Amino acid sequence: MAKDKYKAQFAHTVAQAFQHVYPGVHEEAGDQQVFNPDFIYDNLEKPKDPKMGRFALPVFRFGKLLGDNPPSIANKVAGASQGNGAKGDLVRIEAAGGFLNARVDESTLARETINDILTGGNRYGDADLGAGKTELVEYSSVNIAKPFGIGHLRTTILGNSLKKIFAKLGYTAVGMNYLGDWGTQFGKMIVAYRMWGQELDLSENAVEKLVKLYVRFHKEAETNEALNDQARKAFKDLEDGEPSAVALWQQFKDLSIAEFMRVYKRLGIEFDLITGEAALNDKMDGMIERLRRAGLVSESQGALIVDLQDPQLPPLLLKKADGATLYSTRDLTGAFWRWEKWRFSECLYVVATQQADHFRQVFRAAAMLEEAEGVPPAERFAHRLNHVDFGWVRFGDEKLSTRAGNIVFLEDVIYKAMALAREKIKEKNPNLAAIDATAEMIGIGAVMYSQMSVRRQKDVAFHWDEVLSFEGETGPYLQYTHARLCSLLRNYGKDVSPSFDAALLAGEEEQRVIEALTDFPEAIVDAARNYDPFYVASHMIKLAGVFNRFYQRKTEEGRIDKIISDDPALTEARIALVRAVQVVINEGLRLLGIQAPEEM
RNA sequence: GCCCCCGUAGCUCAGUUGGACAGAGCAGCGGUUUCCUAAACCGCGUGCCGCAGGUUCGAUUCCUGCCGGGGGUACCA
Repeated sequence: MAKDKYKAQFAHTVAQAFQHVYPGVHEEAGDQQVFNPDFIYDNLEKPKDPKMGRFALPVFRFGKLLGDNPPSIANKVAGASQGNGAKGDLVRIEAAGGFLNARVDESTLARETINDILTGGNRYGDADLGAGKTELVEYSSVNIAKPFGIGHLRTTILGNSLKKIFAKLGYTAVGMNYLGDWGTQFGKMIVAYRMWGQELDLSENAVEKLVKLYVRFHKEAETNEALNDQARKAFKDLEDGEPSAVALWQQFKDLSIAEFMRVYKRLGIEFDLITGEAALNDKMDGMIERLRRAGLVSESQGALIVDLQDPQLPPLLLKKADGATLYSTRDLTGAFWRWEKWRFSECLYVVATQQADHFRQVFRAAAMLEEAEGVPPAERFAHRLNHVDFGWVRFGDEKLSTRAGNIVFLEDVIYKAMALAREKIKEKNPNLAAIDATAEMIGIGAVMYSQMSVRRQKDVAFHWDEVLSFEGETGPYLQYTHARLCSLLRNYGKDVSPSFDAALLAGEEEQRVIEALTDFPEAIVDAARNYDPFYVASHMIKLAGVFNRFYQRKTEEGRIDKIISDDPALTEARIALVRAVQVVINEGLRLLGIQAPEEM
């Protein structure tokens, strides 16, 4: 990120002021600490209350260095800043207790920010942080022959948004769906299908029927241990390429993918690559051989393992006692494969926190192999692997579990949300033409937003009334605000002029809106830094909130202070602001993977 | 037992390079519209920031211990 020019100017001016006020200390300290603009720049923070200024420098910690008390320091330095190259500048510096607060000239900020947005359009907020870097994002990764349930909602939505966020910051972002299409579970499916499924018509609702078989298997296996042995055997057969097992597996896979794609399409989720665990089958032997040559493989209790040399980590299993591989084998193999293919700057695994230990194991094993093979440190990649974990999606009091048959199908959630949105439209805007398309946008917007409304580490309880809520901090609130902005622009009916008079936007409400617009690029960077679209989502809520307050502000006589009035210059300025907000909300929603309706 | 995450208003959550009076949404009560889309906006909130110590000029924020909730802990993923 380029340095903020206002902050840079502040840092420069204040550093000089410090030198001027405390020449003795400056003599001793040289260009250290407060006498160094870079130091000041790095120590700036944002005041809690925007009325105190755009940014601030707390001076408490300099008391000792300067031999003065904080309020006195602030006062003297603020005073010296005024007469020290500050005249005619755009940053005003004031002392407040132990803080030096900086105000940026309002109309300048308004003009610059709005013009940036008007000229840049949806490119506003673009950055080159990721120039030349590839960000590989694995997300969704649903399991074949299992339902696409709300348990997979979070990874799908978080990953989809993260990919867009990284792309916006200049990364080459690659979205990858790594299907769970291999493993012992398919042994279970095969056994179950052979016992109870031969007669089923799988031309419709195939996944639902397969899931029933899976649930039945687990239920009967509780009392019939032999079933699990049969399942392990069936999976081993599958790995050995036994034709009838492979044929069944392929059938389950094809049927599942067809259903998943329907859901992805509806949600607007896209991938650059859809692959799966099975694609690694022919690479695992090579991987194990490589580990063996590096001296990392040992045998334990009949299984093939990598001892991770860490008392807190169990060994990574390469092969079970029966010779079959595990997902750890495949993930380790996959990590090397991904690196060979993409040479990524970072590879994100957007997977629930339950698998934290698993990924620690895989990443650790990868690092051990690189070290054992003597890969030069600069060419290693294990440290580039990053598990972006997130909390449970809980349903009522119970965990969701496919095995227990405790499932909420994502499609059911979507349909419910759409139906509810439809009712709401009929009630609120019965004349809306594109009612079906709009209801879909809104219903899905609500569901999607619900997954990004809190920081990803939190468990989220899946409550129908919250996911399907259209009021308050929700997706539809953002969409509604966007529709309202579009409506204003339609009513205005003319082109938005870039030569508006920014001085007419000096009101309190307008300033809050402009600040939120100015801070948008920073919110995107925060989201990327924390691997969490939440930061963009919450900033959108903030922007919509300050705009709506501006929109409904009343004059002293108690009337709405309308944006479109009979004062041409005022209207022009306000419409420029409206357009800027509309552009930013539209772009913010796009980053979240949520559609922005023009009417609703 | 050990490891990880969490513990802020009735509920769901912000507040995280330590800083200026701890903030939103929901729920509740009361308002705002001769309609620039009211899916909105305004007003009404003293909460042991889980508890106890410590570091600091300053701790919801960092450290230690404890309590409570969740997850994980080699042949499922």
